[in-house]
Amino acid sequence: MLDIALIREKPDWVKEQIAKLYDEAALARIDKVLELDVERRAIRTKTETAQAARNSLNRSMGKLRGDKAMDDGEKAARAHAAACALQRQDFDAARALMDGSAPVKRDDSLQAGAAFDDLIAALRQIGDKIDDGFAKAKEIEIELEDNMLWIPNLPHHGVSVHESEESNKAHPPKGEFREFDFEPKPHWELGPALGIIDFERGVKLAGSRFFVLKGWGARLQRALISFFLDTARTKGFDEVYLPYLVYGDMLYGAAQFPKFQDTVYQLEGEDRFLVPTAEVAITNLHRDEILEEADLPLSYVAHTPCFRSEKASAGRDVRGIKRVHQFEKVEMYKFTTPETSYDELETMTGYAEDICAGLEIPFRRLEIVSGDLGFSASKKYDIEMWSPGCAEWLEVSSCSNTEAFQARRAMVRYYPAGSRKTQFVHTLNGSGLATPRVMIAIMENNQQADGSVLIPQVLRPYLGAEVISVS
RNA sequence: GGAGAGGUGGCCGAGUGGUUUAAGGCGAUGGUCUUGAAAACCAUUGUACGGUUUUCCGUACCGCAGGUUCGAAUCCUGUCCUCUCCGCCA
Repeated sequence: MLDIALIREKPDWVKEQIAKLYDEAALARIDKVLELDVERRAIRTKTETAQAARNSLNRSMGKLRGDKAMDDGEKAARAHAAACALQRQDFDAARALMDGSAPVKRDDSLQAGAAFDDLIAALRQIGDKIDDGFAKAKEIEIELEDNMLWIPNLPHHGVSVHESEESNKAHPPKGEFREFDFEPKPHWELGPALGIIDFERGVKLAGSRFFVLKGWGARLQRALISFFLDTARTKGFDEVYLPYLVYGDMLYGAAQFPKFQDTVYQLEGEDRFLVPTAEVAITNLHRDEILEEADLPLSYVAHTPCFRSEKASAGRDVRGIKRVHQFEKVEMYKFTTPETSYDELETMTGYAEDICAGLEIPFRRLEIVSGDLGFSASKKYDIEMWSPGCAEWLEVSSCSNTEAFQARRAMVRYYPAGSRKTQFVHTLNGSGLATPRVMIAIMENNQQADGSVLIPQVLRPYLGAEVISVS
């Protein structure tokens, strides 16, 4: 979520930034937000002033009722006079009459009960008005909040401005492209032939876009996960094991909701969802907490399955395991100060590249342009591995700095050193890495003419094999 | 899954409808005293929003959401979580 104060103070600048995203709907929401914000503050100020008057009158009422030193005749007189003052909207006079600080003329013809009934009726009228005010304010605030939740993050000034992913800037590839003396096969042929991927049985169990890994396939995935986790751990990330189900609020906190509501699986009749990425859980680890600057940066790494319904991608990448409903991913995540977050983004992206290099698969880094940043990133790099069988670059990692966009939603703050004024942390996420596409790249890059697959050196200790061949 | 008991500030804990501050303690920070420290004493103490501007003032927050009431930490309903016991279970 953006800072409402920023939108209020620099509306034109914010709109310029949003314009870089080529998101017309978001632009319109900024105007709506500005309008609602003015309305909201006007009604709040007015209603809160009235509430202050009522609170004070009610305290005086308590005092009048409970004053044991005052006899009933005087109480009746004061109640009556205060009710009259309230009819004239003279709150100060009413308060003074009730709390005993103003003189009152006794009138013994008054019934205490009736006088108090009048006073209560007068107070109720004030209360009704306040209730209306708060109800209206709440209505406006809900609408304001809804608009804020749909506004994407602003791009970092260093991000180049283009509309679509075709303009993403690719850095020169690293690693060696292999020259094949035969036609390289796609993984959806290699996997079943080796007996390590079983598409049919995956579909039988759970439907399309589900698959089964068997034997060396299952073990290869497990080896990759261990390798990824160990690599991140040596870079200083704390390994965490997380729930694979989270509350809806966590998805709002990580800025998945409301925009991507239909990409996640929900448990029937429950406010619980299967995580689409570990990022959702880690973002909320320190939800509603105020950290100390000395604790930052906090670096976490977690392996979780990721569940994605992929409704929006129906018909795309239907062959193989490139786009599936359930896959394994190791996620790196950092909570940092605003001053260091962009340096940390470079370092973290470097770690993702190190993993690719370690696996000896050709890869490249993409600098993502403004129009392709997605909803919550201020700046983003993708890492792609080359897959000769499908003849395409496969996205195996995505590293983003969301600045305070997620932190503001999840309320993750810190005290800067020597200060007691809270600030939002910056949060960064980066895959390191996701398994299915890495397995694709390994199979397709390392396939031999006889259909066997050589295992990268770094994985051999994890897998306990140098080659996977037809058994 | 069933029954019961609970949820109050950074922590412990009092508070069962009002009589202007959520008592008290611990911790933390600052100060006095001291050669220094400890002890003692004094003071301060959260978050958000709004109005002011360098100081205040107001509103909200006692798990969360509703409700009753002139007035709710306190009463009612729902919900989440924790603990105890029972059942089931890797």
